[in-house]
Amino acid sequence: MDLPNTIKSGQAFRWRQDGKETEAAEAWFSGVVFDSIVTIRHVRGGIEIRCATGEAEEVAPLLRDYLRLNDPLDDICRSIDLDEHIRSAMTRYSGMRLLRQDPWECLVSFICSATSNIRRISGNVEEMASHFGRRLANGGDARHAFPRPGELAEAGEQRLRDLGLGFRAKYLAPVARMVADGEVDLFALREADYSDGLETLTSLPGVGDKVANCVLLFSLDKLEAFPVDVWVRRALQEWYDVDRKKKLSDVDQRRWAQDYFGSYAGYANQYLFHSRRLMGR
DNA sequence: AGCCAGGCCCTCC
DNA sequence: GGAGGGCCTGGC
Repeated sequence: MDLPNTIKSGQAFRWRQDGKETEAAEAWFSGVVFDSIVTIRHVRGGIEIRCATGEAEEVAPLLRDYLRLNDPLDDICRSIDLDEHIRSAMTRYSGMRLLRQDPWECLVSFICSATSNIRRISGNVEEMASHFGRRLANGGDARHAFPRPGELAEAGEQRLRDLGLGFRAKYLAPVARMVADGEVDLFALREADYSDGLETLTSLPGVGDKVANCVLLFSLDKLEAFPVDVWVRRALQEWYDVDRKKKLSDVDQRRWAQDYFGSYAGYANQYLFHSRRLMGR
């Protein structure tokens, strides 16, 4: 398990590394999951947990689920080990895993990701939590639960704009209202298949193919999902020459990759994304 | 100072 | 059906 790269690979936005001075490999990370403030680090042979709120014994199995520790990573990596580029990325970030996040928080986070960046997304998400989420006791270092759909719906577009969310607020407000009213059942999509989930999610305002695939991959157990963003697009063009003949749309590039990598295309996506993004440009 | 960011949507052709 | 422009705000 590579905890630092898993936490810092742009899937989730509420984790903070405690004490930047220590090496990332041994660093503590604190986040808010399952309405608990949780601090974790990688230790030899496992994950060490400190629980500021709630019982560690209760959180441990949830965290195991969240970190997807039951995914057969060796088998998965073998199944997508199809060429030198993905192999190189898997070698460099060996042990990096997908997360299994809360679908609602994941949906909101990736609606916020449009023409943004990880730093700003994290700030937006944290601002929404601190303004509209329930305060979680933790002495001086207060953190807040991620706001429920109803809490965000009640906040409304203007107050979301006031937090600096920009045009994303005009999508977030109606989506929050729809989820709060039960027009869409995000958790039910865990039982649905990929294409049904994709259709449902892309029917929401502000949710296109890319954002929907992020939500499907990072929270709804659809490991064949393959979000195509600018970094993945660069990886596909530079390393796989996907565009060589005619220009392929993002959706066609996504379909190409899903066909090429197969049922664990989402893991391939994560390695390609992380690897290409850290190369910069 | 101006351009561009981890997209989406709408308008035109 | 797809190319092009607009959208908020912040950072370089």
